[in-house]
Amino acid sequence: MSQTDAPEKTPLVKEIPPKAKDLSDWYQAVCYKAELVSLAPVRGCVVLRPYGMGLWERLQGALDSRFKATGHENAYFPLLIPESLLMREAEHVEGFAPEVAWVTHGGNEKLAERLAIRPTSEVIIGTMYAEWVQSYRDLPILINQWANVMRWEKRTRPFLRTAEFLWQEGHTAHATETEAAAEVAQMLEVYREVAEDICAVPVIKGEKSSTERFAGATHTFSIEALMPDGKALQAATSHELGQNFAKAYDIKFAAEDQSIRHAWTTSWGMSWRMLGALIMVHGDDRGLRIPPKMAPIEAVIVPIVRGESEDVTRAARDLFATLRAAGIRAKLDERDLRPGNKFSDWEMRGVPLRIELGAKDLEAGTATLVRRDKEKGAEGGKIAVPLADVAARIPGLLDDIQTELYAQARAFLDGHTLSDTDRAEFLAHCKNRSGMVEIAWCGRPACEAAVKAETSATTRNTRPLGDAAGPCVACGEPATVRAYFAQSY
RNA sequence: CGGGACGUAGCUCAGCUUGGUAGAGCGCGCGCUUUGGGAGCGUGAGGUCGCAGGUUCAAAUCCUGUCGUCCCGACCA
Repeated sequence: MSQTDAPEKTPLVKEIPPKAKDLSDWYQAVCYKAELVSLAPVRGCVVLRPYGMGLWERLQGALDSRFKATGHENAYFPLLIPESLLMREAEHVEGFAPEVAWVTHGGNEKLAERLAIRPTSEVIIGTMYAEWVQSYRDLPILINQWANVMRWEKRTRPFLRTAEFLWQEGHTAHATETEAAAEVAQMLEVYREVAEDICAVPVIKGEKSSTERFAGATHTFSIEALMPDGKALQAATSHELGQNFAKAYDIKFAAEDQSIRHAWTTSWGMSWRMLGALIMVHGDDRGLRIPPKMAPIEAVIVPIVRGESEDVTRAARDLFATLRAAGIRAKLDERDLRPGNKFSDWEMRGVPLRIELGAKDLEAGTATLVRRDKEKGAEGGKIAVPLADVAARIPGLLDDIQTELYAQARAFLDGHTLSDTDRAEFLAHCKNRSGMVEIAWCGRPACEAAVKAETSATTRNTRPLGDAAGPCVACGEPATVRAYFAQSY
């Protein structure tokens, strides 16, 4: 387009517009062209296609194994919630009412009572817990459910905010507040670990301000990731519900001292929104870059077949079998396409490692391994590896790629986490979407509202003040916490 | 929900101002030549112009409504 600058390079993947030009355009192109999702003929809903499902399954696996390891079990509760049940916890109702979808008819008959399609399941699960809990001996209850939920959102985007979405929701009940608080902290740490160690998305862990708190919770904690446009994305939450829900839904138990007490409950969730974070954080102008631990396909073999040569095909199939036997999530691409098409296709899909195998390689007894995290032509981007060593080399390379992607994302977050001491600078950063702006803060809703009105930024979460007492950078009142401000998705 | 834009082939879009037989590129099928970064030539298929009304002899084009998508805000545990 530009006539004065150096001629633009032909993009390696032509379906994807430049990421830096318009993140939203880029994001949607990646989601659709890489066949993660399709828009469905239902407002605000997407179809999760096989490759997108593959990503979700990786995330599920990472979370589920950790839930099990921390003593949780899976269960499943109904999709529909009777209206009268939903109404019992006042704050909860008020928080969710505007986005609840309702079932009003069964067949042709109007229902006596409307049924809510669950926007979250505290209500129905709490009701069941009330039935199941009699004694302190019945506690704790540590249950997770994998489910879909529905929230009638005004504006939707694939993964980040859809009317129906997939998530997991953990719901636990405990005899004491201390135990509940420990549970909430434990699960928040599980989320941090999965975000950072599996998705390679660095996050900021902290407590939500009172205005950002879950409807009906006493404390809400979150992990917050930073997107390339400087907006924050809440990637998971973990809530202390105090005894609010236990009181509303009558979860009572006889304690050891024979007193009747209300349980302390928690809930915590991560959704497919995490995939949206992963896509935005790691993707580039060629499309997705999937961290190996999340990749449905870790390595794709592209045989470069010329004419009638059977040797390459046979060698590629042998290598494929070897990789599979070694436990590598490998794919052999024998489609009748030219190599260049396959290269860009798999790059767009973010497969971490490409293995090129052609006549030249066979002659040399090697395969050519190409890292997706490297730019084309970059040092170490292409590696010739003796055929017999390929399977053994891959795990190390995948580790390197995982580490590299995390390091790049970490550098971005660190480079865009700003600590400001000056009010004017603080407000400017908030307004300009410079990243996470970390300040001493008074914690008052009025102060947060004022900052929001002026800059569109709010607190994403907060951490303890430490020894550094002093004034709130935003308003000058005494600070009570350190807060991360940013505009958010 | 307020402001704006858009909806035409699988994809990206032109055509609409000034109504008159539906277009391009890419993709797709077939044939041949090709194949280490998105091939070439030939040939073929593919669209009730989002949907519903209205105006008109005639509507992709003008009008109204509606649904959907995107952008900016508001909202969003």
